[in-house]
Amino acid sequence: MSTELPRTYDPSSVEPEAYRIWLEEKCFHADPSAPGEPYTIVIPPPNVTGALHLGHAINATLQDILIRRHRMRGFNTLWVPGIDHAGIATQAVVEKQLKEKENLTRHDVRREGLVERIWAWKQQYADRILEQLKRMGSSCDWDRTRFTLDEMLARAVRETFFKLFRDGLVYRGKRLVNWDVFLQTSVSDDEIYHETVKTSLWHLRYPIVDDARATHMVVATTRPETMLGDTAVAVHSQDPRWNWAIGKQVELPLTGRRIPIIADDILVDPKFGSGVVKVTPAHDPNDYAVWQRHQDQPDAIDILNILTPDGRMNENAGAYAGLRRDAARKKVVEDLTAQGLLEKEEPYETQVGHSDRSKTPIEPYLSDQWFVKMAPLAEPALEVVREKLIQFVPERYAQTYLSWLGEKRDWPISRQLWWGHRIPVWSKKGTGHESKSDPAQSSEAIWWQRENDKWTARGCVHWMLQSGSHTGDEMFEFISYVCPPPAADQNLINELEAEGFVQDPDVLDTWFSSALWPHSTLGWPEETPELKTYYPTSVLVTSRDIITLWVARMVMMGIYNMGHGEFLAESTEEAHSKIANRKSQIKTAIPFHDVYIHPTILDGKGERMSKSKGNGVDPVDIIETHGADALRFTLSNMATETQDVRLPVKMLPDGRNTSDKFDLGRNFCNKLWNAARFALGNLESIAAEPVDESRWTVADRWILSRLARTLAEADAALGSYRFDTYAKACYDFFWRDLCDWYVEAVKPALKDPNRAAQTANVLATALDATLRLMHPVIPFITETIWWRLNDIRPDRSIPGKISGSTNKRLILSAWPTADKSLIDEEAESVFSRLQELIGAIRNIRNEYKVNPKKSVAVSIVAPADAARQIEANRALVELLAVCSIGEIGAALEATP
RNA sequence: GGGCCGUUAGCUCAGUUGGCUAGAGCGCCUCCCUUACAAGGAGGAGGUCAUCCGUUCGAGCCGGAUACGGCCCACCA
Repeated sequence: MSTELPRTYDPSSVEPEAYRIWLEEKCFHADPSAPGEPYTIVIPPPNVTGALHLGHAINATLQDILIRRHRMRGFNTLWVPGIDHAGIATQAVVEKQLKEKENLTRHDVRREGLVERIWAWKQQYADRILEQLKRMGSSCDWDRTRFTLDEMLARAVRETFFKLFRDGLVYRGKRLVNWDVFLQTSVSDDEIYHETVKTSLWHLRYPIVDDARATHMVVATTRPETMLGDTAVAVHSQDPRWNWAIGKQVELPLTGRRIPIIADDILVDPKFGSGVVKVTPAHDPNDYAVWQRHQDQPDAIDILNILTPDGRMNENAGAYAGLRRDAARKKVVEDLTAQGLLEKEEPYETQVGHSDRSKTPIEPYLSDQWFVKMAPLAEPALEVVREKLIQFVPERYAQTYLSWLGEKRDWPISRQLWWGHRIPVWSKKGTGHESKSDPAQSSEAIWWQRENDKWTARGCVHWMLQSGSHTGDEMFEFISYVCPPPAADQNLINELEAEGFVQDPDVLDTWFSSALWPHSTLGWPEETPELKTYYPTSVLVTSRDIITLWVARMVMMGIYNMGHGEFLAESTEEAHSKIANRKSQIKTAIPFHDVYIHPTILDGKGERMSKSKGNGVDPVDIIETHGADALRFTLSNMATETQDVRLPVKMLPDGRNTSDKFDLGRNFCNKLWNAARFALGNLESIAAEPVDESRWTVADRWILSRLARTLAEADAALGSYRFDTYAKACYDFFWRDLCDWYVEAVKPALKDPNRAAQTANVLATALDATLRLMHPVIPFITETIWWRLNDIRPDRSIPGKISGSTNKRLILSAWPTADKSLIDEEAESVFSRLQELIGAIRNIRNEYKVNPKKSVAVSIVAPADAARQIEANRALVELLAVCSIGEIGAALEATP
């Protein structure tokens, strides 16, 4: 056949060529000065920890569908690709590899050595990830590929940190953090999972000092070693068993320390256990809260850290110093038993927090960390979602966002890691007579000024550190913290360091830089043309597990940076009125208008595919067995509103994965390929002739009517992010209507010189519109067929009915639109009755197992109007039901 | 413990505001390699829509309860 298309669709012979041409002709490249309303998506940057899996594939596919469709609709379209350095996760992976391959720790290779190795890892996986995205057909603007550690983004980070510091929104606090003793870093609440552990509940006796009413109190604990850090025991103020003891003391066993008995009605539930709770502020979040509550009260208690950063007992643990946690626990229990102070030990099950990264139990640990004050940032971020300036799809996910952000918990941003944005703060110890601030309140004083258009800042926060007390007027030791302005030159830093200031060794939480992603990737803080044109972005496409970690923080930081800090609000009312008064301004500050949450891809066992679990399936495996279009079509078809998609996979002998699920898409593409072969072959041999609508048959009018409806349905589906509905509409129209019925119905006409040209016109139009319609989801195959269609039949429009510009490349051609006049109720009704009739005849034939090629004689009895329609389409029925119709009898009345 | 979601054919999932005989793909059965396509064509079997109660002329859909599964959040010394 002269169309040269092979019988079976072979994606591997088509995909690389199409992609090469798109790249070569810069079809993905965005120009800020180009006409058209902007349409922007920034990719959720995949972690550089490893290769992408099918969860990323669905994410990328859906974004590409949106981008390609808008590009075809004439929008000025930009899709920004990029990768996240994923601080803790990546460092953990590389450290693990270091340990396994070379038996070295990070301390052996030092900071520079480790960072160097991580960069090498990054290079390898970044390339792999970008290659995976390309293989999937992603039409990203690769000239604008970003990495969260790029200099461009580093500038945004420094700028943001400085502004937060200046505005008093970032502060240094001694806080109880989740400490990963293996990685020796703090871990956020979100990076912890809980595991049920079988342990014991130990009941300990604390002797009461100097009171005849009782000899001792009993406290229960699952972590007996923490008793070394107890600074109080608490009872409920209304508990008659113990409230008489409030204000007295107990003697803490093993240490001999005397600690107060205090009342705390929040911590203590008098109905639970003995009604007495040991208080270890430095090593338990609830106890820490007790310490805070009692800070400025007459019954203020101490706080005592007993751990070293690597998880051993420190000097405050006296005789136990140097022991690891488990050893200390054992010895404490032994010693208490020896002294008769262990009341009992009972088996107990409890949930223990583990670090997601190192899989080791976390310790609540008191350490110095940087925090971002959430309330003023969170209030406007909450308000824009309440006011639906940012719309979640499906809507229910707004609740996740609102309830999490509503807690306004301060955000710990420092990480004791080497991989990431170094915290831009220099510090120096000093002494003075005044207590400049109260560390518990973590207030700060920052001094900075502008000279000759340059920041010459000497920001400082004073901390007293003197021997546990901060009430007298002795000499205070404090630390000055300086955050140089982001535009500071090296001179200022040299100056600082000459004065003895030292840069903070920690790095920022990885989410700090990804929170800036929508504007930092466009060049902020520079007022670049990209930022002006493409911000705010149109939609964020992501999965639901990072609504809190990422989405909420992007909204906060977007509003803060792009709204120039003008929407900061201490209260809900303030946020509400600020936003109500400046609607148009807030609309330019928010990072996106829609947040579309797509389904989670699960493996065959129902577990979420994830890099850390290692159960991910490489999309390239699927591309190699089924083709990229098949992958995309299937994923789009699975993107339903119900959230989880289970995807059983099986392993091929060579270790790659595949799944029968993708047969759906592969078969679909093969069908399209063959339908195109058929259509193109006919179009090539039939001379073109102007469209004459008066010669359209019922079948012609029916297929165009179905086309018009399908286009409307696809528009509605994609407009509401129903990718499954879009895919199904494509499937049904193309396969069921066009191939099964129209093409079969029209075969004789294509061979009839009198009818061939008009039929070819309709066929060409239908193919043309189908390719446009399906291009966003199956771009490779549609583009390839398009080229041939252009060669064979350059003009295939039906003026006034089906419109849209035609480019040499489908990717740059117009999204199809159909005039309403194409919708033909009568043709649809007649045709569907014929379909029913044909179906009925086929059914009977099959029941009698008649050979499909053998024609049968049929006589029909039908109501008069139906009989007339059948008579008028006798040839069609005979063709499709393989029969010859003898008599068509008109029934006296319509049968129901 | 709080919140959200789910439970529809053997499997994976649709089912829009309650309304003809509840759908699709895969799998299964029968016939067919008909010059676009066997990765295909034609036909078929298969579902008391998790359970119970209620609202309604009418419920897969609305309300309540229960069971099971999943996710998120908070975790009681």
